[in-house]
Amino acid sequence: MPSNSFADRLGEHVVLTEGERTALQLLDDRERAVRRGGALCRENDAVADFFILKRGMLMSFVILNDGSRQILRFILPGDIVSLSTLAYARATETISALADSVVGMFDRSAMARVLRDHPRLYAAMMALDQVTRAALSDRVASLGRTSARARVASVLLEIRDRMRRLDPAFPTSFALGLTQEEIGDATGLTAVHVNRMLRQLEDERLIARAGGCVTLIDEARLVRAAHYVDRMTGVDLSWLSSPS
Amino acid sequence: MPSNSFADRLGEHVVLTEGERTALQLLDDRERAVRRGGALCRENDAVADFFILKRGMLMSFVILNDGSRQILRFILPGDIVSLSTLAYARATETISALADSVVGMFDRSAMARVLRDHPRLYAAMMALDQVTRAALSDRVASLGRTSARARVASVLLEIRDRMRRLDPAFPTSFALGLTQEEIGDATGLTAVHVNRMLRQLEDERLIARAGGCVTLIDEARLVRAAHYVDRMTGVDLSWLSSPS
DNA sequence: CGTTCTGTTGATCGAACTCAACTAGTGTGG
DNA sequence: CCACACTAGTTGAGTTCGATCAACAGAACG
Repeated sequence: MPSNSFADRLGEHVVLTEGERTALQLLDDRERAVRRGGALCRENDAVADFFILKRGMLMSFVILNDGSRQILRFILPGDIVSLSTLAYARATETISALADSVVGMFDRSAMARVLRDHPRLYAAMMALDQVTRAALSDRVASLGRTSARARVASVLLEIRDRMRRLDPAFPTSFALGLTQEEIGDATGLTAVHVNRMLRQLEDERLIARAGGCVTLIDEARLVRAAHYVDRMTGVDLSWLSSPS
Repeated sequence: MPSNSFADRLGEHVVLTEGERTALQLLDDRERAVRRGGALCRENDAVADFFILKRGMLMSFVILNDGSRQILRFILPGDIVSLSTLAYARATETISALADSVVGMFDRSAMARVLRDHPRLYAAMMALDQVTRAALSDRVASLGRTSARARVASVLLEIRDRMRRLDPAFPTSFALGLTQEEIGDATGLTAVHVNRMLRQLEDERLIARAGGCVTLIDEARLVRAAHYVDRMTGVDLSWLSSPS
């Protein structure tokens, strides 16, 4: 059984009390479905909600004035989507669905209740958010200082690693769920060049491709080529367990 | 009097109680000075502390295996430096000083005390951290989808805006405090090309330069050229003030 | 007073972009 | 049921932006 709820994710790092567990279950009191291509919210929308992805896959991106798109992150089940709502009344990014998806929703008052009734849980949620920040930092380094080949490789590795963490049985050969244009918008490349880089990785026997599926053949070399770091490994929330 | 403490920064967005104010004053119980060029902590160091910059200027960066450096953010007085300590026992970035600096320090147990005794304050700290995340997102978009000229312009604007927020009297003509190599490491460019872009911006009468000082001549055009967004404008923590 | 650091400029190179053409799959509506 | 449109992927040719290499000037510094 794949673990794809936020509670399970948290549970990997801190031992949750029964009360915390039920609080999490009651947290996202509403649900919303989004079709592939649909938007959950748009940049600059007035947004007062937080979302947790339950099923499917989302992405967040911004559109620049020249019309080009930069994908900021991919959002997988168990991820909290819109923590920027903590500081902004309007969305700083557009969230849209890469696959048919379902999100759980809750508002700021629900967040305030968690803070009041389960401060340790609140702290754990904020702490885990640092993981996405670390991933965002990695993306900055990737865009600023690595080659197109490395950037494409790192997207492949990121998706695979995060999927496998949700489901240890996630296969070595898998459908990315991204078009080459989407990979390009995440890596700051054109779709055409993404295509060439995929071909190159294939020619180098680092990956194989067949019918829309990718296989990571030589993972060790791929990790080196991509300068990839898995940011979930290394998480340590043990300080939250000490008596407060 | 420039406002450069974290308490003042928070105070711009939420009304702090007397108790919260004193808690903040007592928070960073230790101080540490770092000379220009010195490191506060290195990537992968075991770090259990949080830092708040009191005076000076820091940067955070990572070094890739090929030796190239990517600067992730510039840290100005009042910024909390190392919130990744919330989730990681080891530093994910190197922090070093761009100018002679002084930081206040506190550890995880102090953070836990804030959470216990002043949960609203804790929430405000976490919320404000979303601003740096938004800035990091902007940097991703900048690196992925804008020209060298735009990226250099956006560094100029960012430094100026953040300095002016600390000190409304911050002059239009100012010393950046960054070498061209540092600008390059922040923007994913070489020092040589940064130089050319500065010259181009100068030729276009968007900026002027004299003796290490920069003047932003045509700010409106510069903002457009850089696709720049000031992420402090738009912050809304009002939901924290409602009765919890 | 050499040495190192930072900035500047020119010449050349190469990685990634642009434009264009073509294929294959997938609807979809007449 | 098929013609047509539309999307995603693929490949080639030519272009461009930014990198690399190199040389030099001025400032800072021990």
